Amino acid sequence: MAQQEARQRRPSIHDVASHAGVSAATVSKVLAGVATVKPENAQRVLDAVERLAYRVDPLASDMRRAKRRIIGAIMPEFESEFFGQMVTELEGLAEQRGYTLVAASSRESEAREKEILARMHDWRVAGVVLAPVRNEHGPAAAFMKANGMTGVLIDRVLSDDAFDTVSADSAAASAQVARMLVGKGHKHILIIGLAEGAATVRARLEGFRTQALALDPSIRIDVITSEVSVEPLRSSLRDYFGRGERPTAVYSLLLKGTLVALSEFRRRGWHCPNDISLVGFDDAEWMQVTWPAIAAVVQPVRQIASEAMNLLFRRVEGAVGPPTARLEPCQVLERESVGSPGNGPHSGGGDRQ
Amino acid sequence: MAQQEARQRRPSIHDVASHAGVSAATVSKVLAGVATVKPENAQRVLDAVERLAYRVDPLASDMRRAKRRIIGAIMPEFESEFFGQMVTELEGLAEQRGYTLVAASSRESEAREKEILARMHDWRVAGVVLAPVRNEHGPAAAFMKANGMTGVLIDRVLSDDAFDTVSADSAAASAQVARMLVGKGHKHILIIGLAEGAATVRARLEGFRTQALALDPSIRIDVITSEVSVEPLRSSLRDYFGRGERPTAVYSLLLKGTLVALSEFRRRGWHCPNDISLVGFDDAEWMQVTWPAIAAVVQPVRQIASEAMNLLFRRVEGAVGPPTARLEPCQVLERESVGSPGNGPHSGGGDRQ
DNA sequence: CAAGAACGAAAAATCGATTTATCGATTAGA
DNA sequence: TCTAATCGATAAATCGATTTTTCGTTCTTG
Repeated sequence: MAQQEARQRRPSIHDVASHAGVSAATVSKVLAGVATVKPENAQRVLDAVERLAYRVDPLASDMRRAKRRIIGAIMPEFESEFFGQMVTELEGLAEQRGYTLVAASSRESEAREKEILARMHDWRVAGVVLAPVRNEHGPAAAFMKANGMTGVLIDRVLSDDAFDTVSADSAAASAQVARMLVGKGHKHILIIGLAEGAATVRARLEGFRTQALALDPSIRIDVITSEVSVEPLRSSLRDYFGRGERPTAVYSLLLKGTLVALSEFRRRGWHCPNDISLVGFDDAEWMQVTWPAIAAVVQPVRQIASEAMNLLFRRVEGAVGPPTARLEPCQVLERESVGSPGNGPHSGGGDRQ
Repeated sequence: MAQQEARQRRPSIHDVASHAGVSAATVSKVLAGVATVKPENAQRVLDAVERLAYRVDPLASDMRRAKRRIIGAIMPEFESEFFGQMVTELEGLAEQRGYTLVAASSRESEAREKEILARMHDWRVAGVVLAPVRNEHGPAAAFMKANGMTGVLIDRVLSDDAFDTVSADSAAASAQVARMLVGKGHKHILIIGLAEGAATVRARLEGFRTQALALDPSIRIDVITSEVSVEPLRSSLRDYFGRGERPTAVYSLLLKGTLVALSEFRRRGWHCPNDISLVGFDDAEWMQVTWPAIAAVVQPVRQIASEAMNLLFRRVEGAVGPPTARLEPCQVLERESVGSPGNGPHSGGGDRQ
C-alpha cells in the first residue's frame, strides 16, 4: 500500500525535509549549495534525497523567479537538414546551462510566428532564438520588442536595432561562388531564389553580382526570384529556359531552388556540368552521393548556434549595450556540378572525380 | 513610471480581479467558463482582461494539477526529413489540444534517451511520444514503466506489453518491394541495414525474404548489416563488392544505407538502373530530382503522428485496457532506380523517363 | 558576567494560478 | 415569521519550490 503510494506521488521537498528531520528551507539550501548549513544536516538531507530518489520540480522551482529556465526556439521549419541541425545544437547548448529548450515551427508563416511568440511569452521564457520567416522587420520581432522580451535573431537576418543577430556571411560566400564560376570562364549566369523580402537574399545577390562584375564587367547575370513559394519559381524557370535562354551556370540562393533547378535540368535532359553548371546555397548530405555531386555553400550551423546562445545568455544575465550583428563565415564546396562552359552539350556522362 | 512598470511586470490574475472589482477566484471561473457567475461580473472581468491584455500563466496554471499540459517528444534525431516532419506534426496536434510540445533529440543514444525521459518526468509531462533508438525493450521504456508514465512508442517498435505502439507496416512494404524486384526478374538481391537490434529491421528483412522466396525459391538474398553506425556498413559493402559479388539489385532498409549504397555505386562508376537497381526504405525530397530518381518506401508520417497522439490522449484522459499495436501502411514509389537486370553493364547514361 | 555579534535553522511570505470551504444575501418552504 | 435552501462570490488552502524574516543558541568581548 505504502509502496504503491510512493510510486504514485512524487516526493516533494517537504517529504525530504521530514525524512531528514529538517525544514524545507534547509533542503533547498543544501541543494542550492549554500554554505550556511551544518555538514551533519547537509549529509542527512543528501541521504534522504538519495533514499527517496528526490528531484526538484523545475516548474515549481521556476515559479518564483521572473525569468524561467526555459529557452524558446522558433524555426521556419524542421524538415530541412539546416534547421534540424540547428535545433539539435541549440538544444544541447541550452541543456548545458541547465535550461530546457522548447522548439516550435512557424511553418513559414509570419502569423504563426507571432502566435508562437505570444505563447512563449506566456511561458515567461528567459530568452528566444528566433529564425524569422522573412527578416528582422517582421511582426514577430516587433512583438518581442513591444513586450520587452530578450532574444537573438538568426539566419534570415542581417542586423537589428534591438536584438543581436547571427547569420551566415552570405555576401562573402556568394562572392566566393562568383570567383569560382567566373574563374571557370562562365559569362552568362542565372541566379534563382525566393526573395522573401529578405535582406539575406539581397546580400547573396549583391555579393555575387558585385564580385562577378568586378572580375569581368561584360558578364551577364540573370535573376529569377519568386516572392511567395517555390512553385512560381519553378514555372518561371521553365519559361526562362523555354524561351531559349542558355546560361552556362545556375546559382541557387537556397536549397529548395537547387532542387527545382535539378528537376528542371532533368526535364530537359541536361547533365551537370557538361550542359550546365550548378551551385546551391545550403549543403545537404545527399549532394555528395548524387551523380554529379552538387557544389554547395555550407552554412556554419554549429558556429551560428553557439554564437547565438552565447549572445542570448549574455543578455539573459543582464548585459546591456548596443546589439551586435555577427556574420559567420561559410565554406564553399566545389563539387562536380561545376565545370567550365563550352564543353559542348551532351558530351557523355563519363565525368568522374 | 507607472507605464514602465506596467510594461515590465506582466499582469497577474489579481490585477485583473482588482480592475474588475471582483476576486481572483471569480476571474478564474470566468476564464474557465464556469456558469455560476453573474453575467454582469463576467463582462467586467472580460473587459479587464482585454484592457490589461491579460493571459494566463500556463506554468502557474499547471502547478496544481498532477498532469501538466505538456507533451514530451523524444526522437533519435532531428536532421532527417522523417523525424523533422514527425516533430512538426506532433507539435501541431498537441497544440490543437491546448498542450505544449517539448521535443528533444536522443542523438541515437540510449543513455541520453533515458536522461531526457527523467527530465520530462521532472516536468510532470502528461504524456510522452517516444521514438526509441533501438526498440521497445530499451531502458527508456523501462524507465517509463517503472515511473508510471503514460506514453506511446513509435517508429522502431512493433508491439509492447505496457505501451501503445504505432509504426509503419515495414513487413508489408518490404513484401511489396520484393514483388517489385522479383517481378522485374532480379535473382540476386542484396539487403543492407543497420540492425539496431530492432524488431522493425527484422520485420523488414523477413517481410522481404518471405515474399521473395515465395515468388521464386531459387532467389539469392545476401544481407549486410552493421550493429553500430553507418561506417562499418560502408566498409562491409565495399568489401562485398570488392570480392566480386554482383547482385542485380540492392534494397536498403534505411535512409542512411541508401546514401551509402549510392556513394559506393559512385566509387565504382555504376549507374542505376543499368548496372544495378536500388530501392530504399524512407523517402526524401531529393530522391525525385536526382538522376536517376530513387525508388523508395514512403512512411506515412502524418498517419503515424495522428494515431500516436490519439492513443496518447486517450490514455492521458484515463483510458485503460491492453495496449494496442498499430501498423500504418506505407506507399512504395517505383522510380527510375529500379529496372530489369541484364541490360548489361555501362550501357550508357541515356536512360531518361 | 552581561551585552552583542555570529551562526544555523525554522517559520513565513511569495510566485500565479485553481479549487474548496465559507459566508452573506436572497428566495422558498413550513 | 422563522428556518432552510439556493445562489453568487469571497476568503483561504493548495501546488512545490525559493527567499526573506525571525528566532534561539553559542561564541565573543568589554
